[in-house]
Amino acid sequence: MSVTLKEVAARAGVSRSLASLAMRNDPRVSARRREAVLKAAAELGYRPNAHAAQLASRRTMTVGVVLVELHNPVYTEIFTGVQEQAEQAGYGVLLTGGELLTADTERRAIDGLLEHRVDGIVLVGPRLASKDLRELADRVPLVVVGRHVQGVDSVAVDTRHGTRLAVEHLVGLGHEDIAHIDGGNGPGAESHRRAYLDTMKQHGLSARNRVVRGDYTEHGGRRAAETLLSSTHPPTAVFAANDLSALGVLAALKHRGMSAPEDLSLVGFDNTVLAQYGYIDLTTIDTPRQDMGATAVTTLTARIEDTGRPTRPAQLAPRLIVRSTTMPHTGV
Amino acid sequence: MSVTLKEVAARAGVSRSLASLAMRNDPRVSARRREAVLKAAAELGYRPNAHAAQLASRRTMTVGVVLVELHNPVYTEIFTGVQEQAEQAGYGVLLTGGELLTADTERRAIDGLLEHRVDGIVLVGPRLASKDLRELADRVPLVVVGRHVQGVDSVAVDTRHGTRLAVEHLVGLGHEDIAHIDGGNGPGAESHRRAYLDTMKQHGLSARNRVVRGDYTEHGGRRAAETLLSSTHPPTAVFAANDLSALGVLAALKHRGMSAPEDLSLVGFDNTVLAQYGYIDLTTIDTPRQDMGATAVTTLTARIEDTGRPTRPAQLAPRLIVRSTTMPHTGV
DNA sequence: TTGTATGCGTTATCAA
DNA sequence: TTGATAACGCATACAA
Repeated sequence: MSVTLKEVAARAGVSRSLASLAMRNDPRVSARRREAVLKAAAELGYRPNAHAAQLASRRTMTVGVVLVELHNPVYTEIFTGVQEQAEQAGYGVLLTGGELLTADTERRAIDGLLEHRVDGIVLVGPRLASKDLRELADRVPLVVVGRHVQGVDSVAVDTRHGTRLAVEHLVGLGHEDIAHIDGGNGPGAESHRRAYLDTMKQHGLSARNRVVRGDYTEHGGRRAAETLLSSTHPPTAVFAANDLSALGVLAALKHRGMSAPEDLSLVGFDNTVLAQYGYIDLTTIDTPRQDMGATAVTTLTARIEDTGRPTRPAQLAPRLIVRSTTMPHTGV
Repeated sequence: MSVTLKEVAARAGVSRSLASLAMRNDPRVSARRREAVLKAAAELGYRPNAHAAQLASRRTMTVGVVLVELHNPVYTEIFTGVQEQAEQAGYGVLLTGGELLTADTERRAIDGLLEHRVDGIVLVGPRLASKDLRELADRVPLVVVGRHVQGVDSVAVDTRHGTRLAVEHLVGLGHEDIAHIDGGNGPGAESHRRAYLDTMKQHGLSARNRVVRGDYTEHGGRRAAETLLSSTHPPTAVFAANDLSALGVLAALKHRGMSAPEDLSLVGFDNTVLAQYGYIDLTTIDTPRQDMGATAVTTLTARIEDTGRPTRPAQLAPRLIVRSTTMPHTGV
């Protein structure tokens, strides 16, 4: 089939083991031999066989990553962080994922990684039940990104704090009728809701609470906004659970010939690329996604090196990004 | 380390070879034995070792995919098609890619796949020179998606036809001053430009030709639009080389208190999710991205099974999607 | 600094 | 239908 180390060794006039050492830049092989081996390898177009290497060394020096939504910039940006940090740490990355993984397809993706004997796994936005995740963490070094799971290393953003930043920004602008379009049963939705209610309460605005159901999609955001806008007493500001929902709100406004921030102040969550485009220019909460990916990898490598260490949940801080969809509340 | 087939065989009271056959559902193993093996495997939590399997069988039954831009929906949707078709064909998928691969990082990604001995490779939007691609195709079954390369299997969309659809849509609406924001040196840009010029000529509008430089980014589109809008004789319609550029045009319009289609008719290219959001609702040219991915896989498996077959370039047809950013030209 | 021998977990060949 | 045995390509402990 393809060129093997044996042939390289033969051509370089050395033993297989020496060729093996030379290819991996082991310091105890002489410069002369090393060059000969490298030259022979290049001439023959030799590619190491990763499978044979794993079998012999029992390590792969790769981490597996499962992205639950390959089209979602929130996740792909986390992946970028993973990839960079992994390279730093000398690990390769095996990426799997799909349009929208279910618990079932997610399990299959994980099985694939396990069969490849990755040294550890990063699960980004897993759908799997906490119990299953704990079981998995028992078999292989594991880090969960996007939510916290008891007994499993995890990294997530401080949603409560982010929500507070959003709501207080609106309060600071003089808004009182601040509605929240939530994420339904989605991950983090509950935490957003609670933080919204808490913050409203802290500012004596509990009477103005208004939570409308969304589902983290553009469509859901749009529907929710239509409900709000057609009510007898529409809010003057909206905090949407993510940028995509906020984009739905913009659609609803446009459809009625209205716009943000003139007719409604609007804050999103995530600071995805969407929020950054000039045509959208959305005030939002930035979540440090690359950092999350990087942190996931450092946590993972730490666990690979010390299986017994106590698990820990890493919490990263979000921050407010003010753009053009919010403005002071104008009189009554 | 982990459970091996040997232990499974022992527990099931059969030989390793039989256990191997049973795990792979070989028809010549008796139901009784098969069940015993499967049961033992489940009890022990056995995971086949993909590396050992590859080494012994010399096949991986997986195709490698390189996505040149992981954040670009154009590419991730192609991947979805790849994945679905691969599953159909019984292949696994190894995905690699990054934020924005250069020729160099692309080469490294390919090396990784080669070291994993994937049975074939799909390159989506490769930056590599045609010569390098031909060399690679010589070593491993290869399909290039997004452009055509002499002597290599490829699948791409018929850019010329798509461009013609866009321009003729605008012409049909009565527009004559139709400008094109191009893709600079990017892939397919030349082809867009030529088709734009040809179509304008066919309709006797060569005198109105106007090509402004873009680069397939939102920022580039915005800059180009600003140039056009501040000229003494602005166009009444714009065909942008992709949806992202078109979004930049919308930003420029908004910034001037203008909007599409009232002040300018606008057509994008790709029909990405962006174009589909209600707030954007962009008239554009749909490229069948899932189909492209699927076609890439069928082409690849065909080549894997017959290395000698003649290479062929597959050309898929785009179609016009009319949304709300275009309208008839209103008088002079 | 270099070579020899052995084993990694599986599939494939062959014989029973 | 089942079992024994030899690869597969490489890393590594050990010997030289």
